[in-house]
Formats: sequence, C-alpha cells, structure tokens
Amino acid sequence: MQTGGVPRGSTLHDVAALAGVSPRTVSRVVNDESGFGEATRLRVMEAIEKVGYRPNMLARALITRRTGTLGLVVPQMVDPFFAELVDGVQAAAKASGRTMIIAKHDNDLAEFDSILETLSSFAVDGAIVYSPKAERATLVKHAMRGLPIVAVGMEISGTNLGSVLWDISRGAELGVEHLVRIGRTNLVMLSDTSGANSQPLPRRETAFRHTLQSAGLAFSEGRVVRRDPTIDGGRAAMESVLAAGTPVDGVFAYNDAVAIGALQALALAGLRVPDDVALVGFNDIAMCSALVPTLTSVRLDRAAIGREAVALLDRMRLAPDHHQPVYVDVELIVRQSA
Amino acid sequence: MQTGGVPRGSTLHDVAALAGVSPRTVSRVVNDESGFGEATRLRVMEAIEKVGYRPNMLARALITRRTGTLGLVVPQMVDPFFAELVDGVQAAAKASGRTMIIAKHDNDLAEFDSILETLSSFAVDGAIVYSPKAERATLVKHAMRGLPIVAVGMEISGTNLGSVLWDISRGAELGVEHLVRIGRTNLVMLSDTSGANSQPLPRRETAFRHTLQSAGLAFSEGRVVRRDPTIDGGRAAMESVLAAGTPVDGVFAYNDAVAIGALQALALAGLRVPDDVALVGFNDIAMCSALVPTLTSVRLDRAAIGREAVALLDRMRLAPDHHQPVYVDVELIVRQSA
DNA sequence: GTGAATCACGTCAACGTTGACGTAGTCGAA
DNA sequence: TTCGACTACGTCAACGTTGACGTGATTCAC
Repeated sequence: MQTGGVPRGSTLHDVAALAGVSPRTVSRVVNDESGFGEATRLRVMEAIEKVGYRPNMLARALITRRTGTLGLVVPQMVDPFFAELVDGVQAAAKASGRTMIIAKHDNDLAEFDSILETLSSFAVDGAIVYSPKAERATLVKHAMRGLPIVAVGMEISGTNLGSVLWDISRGAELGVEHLVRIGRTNLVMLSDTSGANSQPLPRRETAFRHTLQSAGLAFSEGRVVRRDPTIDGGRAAMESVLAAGTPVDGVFAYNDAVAIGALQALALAGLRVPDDVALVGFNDIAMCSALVPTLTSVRLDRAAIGREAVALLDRMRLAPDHHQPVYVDVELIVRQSA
Repeated sequence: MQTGGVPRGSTLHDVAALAGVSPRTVSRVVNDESGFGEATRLRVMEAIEKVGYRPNMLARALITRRTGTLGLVVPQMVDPFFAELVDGVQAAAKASGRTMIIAKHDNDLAEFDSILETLSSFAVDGAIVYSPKAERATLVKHAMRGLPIVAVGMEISGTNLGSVLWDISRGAELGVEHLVRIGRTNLVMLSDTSGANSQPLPRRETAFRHTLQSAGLAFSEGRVVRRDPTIDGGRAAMESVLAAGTPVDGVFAYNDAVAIGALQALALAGLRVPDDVALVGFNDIAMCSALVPTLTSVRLDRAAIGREAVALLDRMRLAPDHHQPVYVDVELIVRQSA
C-alpha cells in the first residue's frame, strides 16, 4: 500500500494535472474567484478531494502579504484575567475567520520586542497586545514598520496604532458607590504596590477618594493599603488593616485575586462576609461566582474587548490613521459579598 | 523626513546592493554559513543595520520547510492546569529557540482537526497537543501527512507520533496512601462524572480502591461521588457526601478545582480542615499554596512536561518512528490540608 | 611548476502561490 | 456582418529566500 516515499503535500500543480486544467484555474476555484465554468469547478473539486490538496499558506502569504492570522501578546496566562482575555480575543478572531498566534512576554521588554519582531516576520495581519508598563517606543517602532497594533488597556495612537480601553475610574466608582449605597461607612481600599509612588495616583485610588468625598465620608491614608495584586498580597493587606484596628465594614479590592485573599483573611479573623464586612472585587474573573460567598465585582467584558480589538484592527487595515480609542463598558455585578 | 511610501520591509536584495555583494552572500552571512571573508561580513552587517533588514520567515520556510515554530493545542486556558501547561511548554520552546503558536479547541473535534490543518499549512515543525478525549484518528491522519505530533496525557504511538505521560495511578496512590498514613480511615473520593460508565474504570478510581484494600480499609460504592471536575462540582459532591451522612475524615479529590469546592463545602458545614477532614487534591496548580489552608496535592510538573514534549519532538524529527512514551514524575506535595 | 584542494564568492532555479495580462471562443447589438 | 464586450481559460513573472552548482583566485604538496 505504501510507496515508501516521504510524505509531501500535494500542490496546485498536482490538482491541475489530474483535472486537466492549469494551476491558475485551480487557484481560482480554491479562492472562489470568478472565471471558470461549473463543469471545470466540479472536476477541480474532485481532483482536490482525490489528492488531498491543502493550500500552502506560506506561499500564499508570501505573495499576498496577508495570512489571516492575528498575534496576541499578553504578559502571562496564569492570571485568569489574561486567560479569559485570550479566550475573548480568540473567540472574536474565530468569528471573523482568523487564526491566532498567542505569545507571552512576562513583562520582559526585550522579549516583548522580540515577539513583535517574530510576528512581523510571519506577516501576521495585526497584533493585539497587552504591553509591559510604559512600553510605547517598541509599539511605535513596529507600527512604523507596518504592523498594525491594537493596545489593550493602554492609551496610544498614531499610524498603525489603536487602543481598546475601559473606564477604570468609572469601574472603581461603581464599586465604591455600591458599598456606600448598602450603608457601609468605614471603607478600605486594598490597592496595588505600584500606586505608592506613581504620579498621578492610579485611577482606582483617585476614584476611591473622590467617591468617599462625594458621600461625605472621611478619607485617611490608612484607608488605602498597598500590596502585590495577588491572593497572598490581598490576604496580607487585609490582615494589616485588621491588625491596625482600622474600623472597617466595606472593602474595595484592586482586583479579584486581592479580594479572594481578603476573603481568606476575614474568614480567619472570624468576620462574616457580607454581614460584618462587605467586599467588592475588580475584573469579574470566572471564579467570582464559584467562591463562598460569591464575589461582587466590577465586570470587564473580555469578549467585548476581543471583539472591539479585532474590529479596530480591521478598520486600521483600511485606514491606518486617526483612530480614537475604543471604550468598552464596565458594570458592577452584584453577588453575595456586597 | 517621510517619503510617503508604504512601509515595506527591506530584502536580501537591498542589503546586497548596499554592500556590493550578491544576495546569496548576504544570505550566507545572515545564516552564519561559511564561505565569505571577514571584510565582507562586516560590510554586510553594516548594510543590514542600515536598511533595517529582517529575514522574511515565510520565504525562508517555503523553501526550507522549517519554521522554528511549534504548535501547542489545548482544550482551553481558563483552567489553571492548562494555563500552567502552556507556560511550561513555552518556557521549554523558548529555551530551545523556538516560537510557539497556541490554540485551543474547546473539546470540539472539528475545531481540533481544523487547528491541526492550519498548523500544517503554516509548516510548524511539530505540534504538542492535549487532545479531545479518544480523538486518535485525527492525530494519526495529520501525523501520516508529515506533521510530528506529541500527545500530552494520552498514550499513542506510530510514525510521527509520540506521547508524554504521567503515572496517574501512582499519583492517586501517593495521595490516598498519605491520607491512610496520617491515620484517616473513612476515606471518600470526589471523582469526575466521566468515570461513571467508562470501561475500564478511570485510573484514579482504581488506585483509590486498591489502596484502600491494601490498607485493609472498607470500600463501598457510596465512597466515590462523581460530579463535574470544577469548583462547583467539587462543592456539590462534598455536600452530597455530608448530606448522606457518610462518615468521612479524609477526602481525595479528582483535581484541585474539586478540592477547592470541597474545602468550601466543608467550611460551610462547620468542619475544619485538616482537623476534622483531611483533603488531598490533584495537579498542584499554583493556587494550592494560596488557599487557606494550603492544599496538599499530587504534583504534575508542567515545566518538565514541556521540556520532555519539546525534546521528544526533536528526537522524532531525526527519526519519526519507534518512540516509547516518556513519563514524567508525579510527587505528593504535602501542605496544611492533609 | 603543476595538479589538487580550498576559499570566496556569483548564477540560476526552485519552493507554491497569485497578480497582471493575453487570447480564443461566444454572444449580442448595430 | 462586424465590432465590442464578456467568458473561460492559459502564460508568465514575481514574492524573498535557499539549494545546487559553477568559477576564478589562492594555497599547498610533491
């Protein structure tokens, strides 16, 4: 049965020979162009089936400069936020018939640059990136060289550059306002360490202060505690609040991981959520609804982010310039914890 | 400053013209072959720098049939096990200088087939897959057509086929033996629904039975409860055990998500872990050490899986046949929960 | 001093596809 | 009837690179 030869993909040529037409005609049939008769189409289709022909994307892309492939670059994937972002973008890409190449940069600037280089050399049609902090120069460089890039969660603009954003301030307001509305008056924010010396103050923190003021509640520096934005960081932050004796009946967490850590610390301290302390997270990762109690959180719709990013990339391909950032809605998902 | 032209990558030709040599010589320099003088090399390097030349991977791959790229196909990425598997494989790929294309199939057989098709057409050097259950035919088909495939967590062999496995039975034994060793006698297993009517019995369940027997402990069907292998499923399973009044002081969970659910159910029932009930998970996802109490779990080393898969793929490229499955060690990581 | 080997290149074709263009046949309107 | 438009193809070159092979100059052993 076996010929013993090295398996080699069949080409337009093989199909053409079998169907008795020229390779160009087979190409036309494959790409569903016009300029062939129905009888020919059938013969070609049959031949394609018979020899198991699959188009060679490399050859096609070499000449068309299009691959139907998008690159997605994220810091990491272990954080469910990014895993779900990947899901959202991939769903959108699939819906518009594209393949995705996913890569992660671990917040390493050199790695980030090298990933974009690789994506360019594979002629991806565009890249969607969640970039390392403040890394604009690399983005601009690759955009100038002709790679359309959409930055997610970071504002940037220019030729071949666009961004998809969400209103972090609004999200934080929603969360804090909710705590106020359900009658909590001693609020604490568990924030990210990077906020300590950043200028201006991170938007979540600013929103926290403003919302307290609007509600006529007192703000003091002791009501913002900064740790790593992880489960362990959240637990440590909550513990330090409790240890300091700060009165607290409402907690606004930097993200859901921090909220989970806070949940643990509160449980260990014998405090009930939401009875003693109400808790609001940020991002609404899938796990929020699997916790006990289920976690109230500010939702970022990853599917929407993916759709908007892919759509923006499409618009940029037609006209590379002058694209306003696209905003996706944030909303508060109220569950048991607050 | 700007010429207004469409940005277009420079080619070997441009470099050659500037350096006053033939494109073939530039190619030799770029690929670090031999056959050029030091003076020429310097001129070429300078020209490359000046015009910002980057090799076109598509053209290169079209002729060499190698891309230096590996495909990784997983069911999904939201489950931390897969996110961490992706991390492990990508680290290994990076260490050997390869790029990764990651895709997910959502346990959809047609999607899985189409992903492998796409990977083939991009001429990836090989694929590492965690395939939908029992999907051997598709793997064999693509392997026959010349795509080297390593299946992770599923035994398969043949031309262009290999597998990286771990000893699930041994892992389950380790977990159950540990529960016995610390003096627990009323053990329960929270298993996966797919085990109910599968033949033979899933290895975790078989190991659970055997280990109980070896320890002289009684086994009854009521001591295995099957639900979805998720947090919610784990919680439901544990609740049903408690509701049934089955005496229990030790729980072996199908995976860590199930263990987390069980942890919640036990907390809600007012039972302390490990004092009242000891708990062992499976997979050792990163979150295990962030739980309260930290979770004892059977560790699968994702980094090792990645390394072995990439290494096996390398060996298969040299000789596509007769590769034994590679096993990676499992070990029990003892933490607070048992 | 002569032949062989080696070095440092250059030339040409090929990878598999599509863009640009050419052409023989058909059809319909003037 | 003739001209133009249209249909259904075919031909050829090009995308950017590397494999195979050729060539003139230098080196070296005998």
